[in-house]
Amino acid sequence: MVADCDNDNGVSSPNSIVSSISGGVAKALSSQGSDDEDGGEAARKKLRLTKEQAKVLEETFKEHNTLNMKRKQALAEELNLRPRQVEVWFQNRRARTKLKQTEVDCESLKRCCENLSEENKRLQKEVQELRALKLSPHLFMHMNPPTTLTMCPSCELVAVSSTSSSSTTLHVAASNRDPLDLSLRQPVPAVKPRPFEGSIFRP
DNA sequence: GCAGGTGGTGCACTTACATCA
DNA sequence: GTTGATGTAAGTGCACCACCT
Repeated sequence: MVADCDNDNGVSSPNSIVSSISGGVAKALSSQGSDDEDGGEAARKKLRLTKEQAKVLEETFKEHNTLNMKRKQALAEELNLRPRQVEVWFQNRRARTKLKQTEVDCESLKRCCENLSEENKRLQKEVQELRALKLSPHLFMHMNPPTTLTMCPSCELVAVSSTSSSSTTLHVAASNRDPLDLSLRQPVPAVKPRPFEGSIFRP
């Protein structure tokens, strides 16, 4: 964690490590992939950013999560880092943001799935009960109508079937149907898939 | 206007290291 | 002191875009 890396141990000093291993990391940073000149002993050392550096980077990131040349240069100078380090920090920060958002989305989808499963169970149970009642007409005559909410699939109006005389707001077309004949019902329009744009829950 | 080369940038994936329990 | 888990700085490769010739 960045927050944990204090500069007390001196490890995070922006130039201490990098300058001491200038033949290794610094070279790799300035010219990627050309580490064949250092004899291969260039152990990659990690520079931990100080709290202050991380704070400034974080604030800048909040303003704008990408960098242009000018901003990168300015930040690098301000924080006593190399522009490449600022660039890498922003890349990793964007990756972390995306990962976090993906986790949030995943949790939301999980909850949504659970809710739908519950609803499905409930509806299946209701169908079973209605089927049973239909098979016993003498019971059917004395039953109270279901008190559950019913939604018209075509217009999504919700009716509360609270009285035995009428199912108040249900449409005639719907009421003439066998309520158990699911084949007559309009299919729920499929949700059109769209390209992933970071978060599907984002406004 | 079009094709090909080049440099810059972002992203996904990975590695290496620091830190902590 | 050792070890495994975790966080993160940095490396690598690819795709895309803008610009130039």
